Amino acid sequence: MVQVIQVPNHVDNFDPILEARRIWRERGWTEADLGMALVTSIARVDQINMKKIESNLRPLKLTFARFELLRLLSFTRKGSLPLSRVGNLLQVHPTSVTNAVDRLEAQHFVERTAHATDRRMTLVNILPAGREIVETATEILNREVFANTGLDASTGEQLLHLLTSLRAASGDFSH
Amino acid sequence: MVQVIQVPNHVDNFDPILEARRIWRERGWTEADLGMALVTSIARVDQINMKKIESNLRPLKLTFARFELLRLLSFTRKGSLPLSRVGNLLQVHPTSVTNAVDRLEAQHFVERTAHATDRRMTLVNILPAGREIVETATEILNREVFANTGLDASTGEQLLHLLTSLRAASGDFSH
DNA sequence: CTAAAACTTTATTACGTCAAAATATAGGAT
DNA sequence: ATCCTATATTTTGACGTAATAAAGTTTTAG
Repeated sequence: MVQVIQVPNHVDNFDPILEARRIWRERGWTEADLGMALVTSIARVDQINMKKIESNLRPLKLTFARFELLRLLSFTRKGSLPLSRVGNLLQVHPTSVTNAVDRLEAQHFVERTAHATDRRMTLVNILPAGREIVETATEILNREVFANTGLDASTGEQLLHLLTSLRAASGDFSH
Repeated sequence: MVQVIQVPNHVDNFDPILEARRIWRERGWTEADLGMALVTSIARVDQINMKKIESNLRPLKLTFARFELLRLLSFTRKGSLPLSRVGNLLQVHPTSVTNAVDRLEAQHFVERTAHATDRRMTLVNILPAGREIVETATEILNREVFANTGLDASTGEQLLHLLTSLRAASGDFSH
């Protein structure tokens, strides 16, 4: 009996990033070859992570962007925030917030309400159905994605530390 | 004299990722808090990297996706590849390749040509203007982005090693 | 009171994915 | 060899996300 092994198309016989780095070196770009490999590796890992997350969220009719917004709201005392504050905290463009809130409102997971004193602002307020779905989604992501990183705990902590250094170096947060 | 310090809106008084991890722990999600922080950090670093890259590429009227395609073609012997092979090597969806090739063709950086023997395939072939722009773009990215990672070389190598482990654990390449 | 700033929205553009369709090739059975 | 079915490849259309530019409303500061 012959064993048939299914190999996904995207799996190739070598590491494309290592290969690219070899070419960079070959051309004498030795100031940049490591940085190129780092940036490319991070992009690729992110792509893999996001694909896993989105596929787990799809049955709930949520995307990661909308999940993050619901998660953020569920952590606030009042369950509501000004749109501008959402954009700040999630590091996304104001128009993206408007867009996400539009969709979540259509799903009846949130509603827009007026700010008590500043009429320039609009608040987004999480609704019971939103709280319910975000709890379910978090359980699923914790179990199916976040609990299985492929690294042991101490290696993971080491990686987290390096990534935090990188973000600090880019001024991602005050330190 | 009072010194005025301009603080970008997105910079907050703490690290939002660390804060999120604290909340995760508070809720007893101790299997997942590290993974959540890792996935989120990677996403954020990628976002920072891509923003830098795209802003450097914008004056050339290139996006990173199109730059990568040109770069790949410029490294091949004949300067051409089947679309399907491009998708494989760059790990992107076939429709994304079609889309990118459409735009690059409109810019006269590449052209589509027929495969000699297999008429199902379409080749994408880099044109002289494409070779020229990709050389310029590579110089700029090497200098402005890849040469300044914010980490010293040995720390960078360490980070690269961890990222490669992560990709390996996800079956990103055969090893 | 007026000008500047803050906040949100609309319209446009770009990019990526999925689902499905269209075309071409390959392999096995007759 | 021919036919039939499965596979491979590319494209089209629909949708979600995100960014930019511009406009509208409200507040703040001088």
